[in-house]
Amino acid sequence: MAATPPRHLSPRKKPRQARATLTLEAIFEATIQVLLAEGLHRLTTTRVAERAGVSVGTMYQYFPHKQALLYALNERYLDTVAERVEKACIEHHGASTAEMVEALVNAYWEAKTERADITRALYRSVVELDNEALIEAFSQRVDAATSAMLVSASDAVGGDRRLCNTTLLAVIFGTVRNVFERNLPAAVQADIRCQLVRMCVSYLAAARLSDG
Amino acid sequence: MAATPPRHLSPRKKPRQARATLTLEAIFEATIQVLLAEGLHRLTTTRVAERAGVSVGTMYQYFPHKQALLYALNERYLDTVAERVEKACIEHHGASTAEMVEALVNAYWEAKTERADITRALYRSVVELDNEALIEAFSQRVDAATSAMLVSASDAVGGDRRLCNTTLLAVIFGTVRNVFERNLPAAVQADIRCQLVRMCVSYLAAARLSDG
DNA sequence: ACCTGAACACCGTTCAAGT
DNA sequence: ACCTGAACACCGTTCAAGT
Repeated sequence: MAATPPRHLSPRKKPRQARATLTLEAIFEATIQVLLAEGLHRLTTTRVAERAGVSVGTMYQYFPHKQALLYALNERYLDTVAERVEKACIEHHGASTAEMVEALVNAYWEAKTERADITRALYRSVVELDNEALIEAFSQRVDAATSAMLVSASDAVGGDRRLCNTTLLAVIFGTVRNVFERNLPAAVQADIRCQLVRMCVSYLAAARLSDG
Repeated sequence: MAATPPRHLSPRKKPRQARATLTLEAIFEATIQVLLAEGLHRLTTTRVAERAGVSVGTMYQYFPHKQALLYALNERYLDTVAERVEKACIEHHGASTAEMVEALVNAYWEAKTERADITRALYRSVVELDNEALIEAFSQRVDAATSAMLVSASDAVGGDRRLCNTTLLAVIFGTVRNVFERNLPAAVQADIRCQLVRMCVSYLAAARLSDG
């Protein structure tokens, strides 16, 4: 469950009738389409409304301002990413740390890659306001999932477990973003992904050794 | 030396008289001030011009549009970061890979931390347009510096050197950004920084072993 | 309960006129 | 060579009026 967003970013009201739900869905879909087709600086409330087949006024019934729309869009997106990571984590309870790390990197990377265009567009869309709250909620949710997985490892993690886990996530999230932002060729992306797994694995192995 | 930016992002003209140089400097300074004091969405051409003590028209003599201004600002900033990293690299030629990695992480991290407020503001300011070109130029410049350093290591790097170097940089750049974006408490930042060094060191050690 | 769209304040950008 | 600022097109947001 995602944390409730800060008040000034939360939707104005929830749809109570079926047509309203459809409207909201159309607005989200339109936002993605405009974002992909025209880019962030051409993402206009009017354009979104037009593409969604509603009037601007309607949009403002659901979102107090444009940023809240982008915020909600990112929230939904991160929700699906978090879900997939959580699933992968649960599936690997009791495995070796090496298997876990590989599963984690793969789940996160693939969730991002599946719709690479959307991923890139959204990375850029969170520009202003408390995207910090959004990212923090996501980070903590994933942190919980990976922590639970790692304590169940057949080969225990040494050292400070919390710190180790936080570091792993910061490195993985950061590296993936860097690779996406630079839009590196697919072959290089695959190489780096593979190296990232090796890096995390050797980090965990080293932590184990230095612990004894 | 930084690569020339794409034409649509490059300044319109260079200052030829002393007062023009001052004007340009005032515009840059004003941009940073407005960015820090008011945030990106209140960064207005009029506001910048006003703070710089010039008219809007003047700004448009030097920059074809607002994004070009932000682009130039980021370019200058990355320039100083790259310089500091290059310096650190040169100073550690011939050292051990462990020392090199530590020096690299420290140099980059400290360059970013010194003016953490500016760093965060600029991370958010590069929203649209070809920031890709900017980041690529920076990445390649640093890549050259670290490559040269690593081949001089007293303990050689094993495996694919190019890939290893690229991975190292993607991980370091990405992790630092993640930590800044989340604005984690200083203590946690320091911890992660330390772990990041350990992680890179164990990665290089593992690469060396698997090579034999 | 939900939707509309004209109206308003503001922002990016231009250009004729100035020194 | 450099600077000015009124003018224009467009965008975010509101609100009285509609179903």
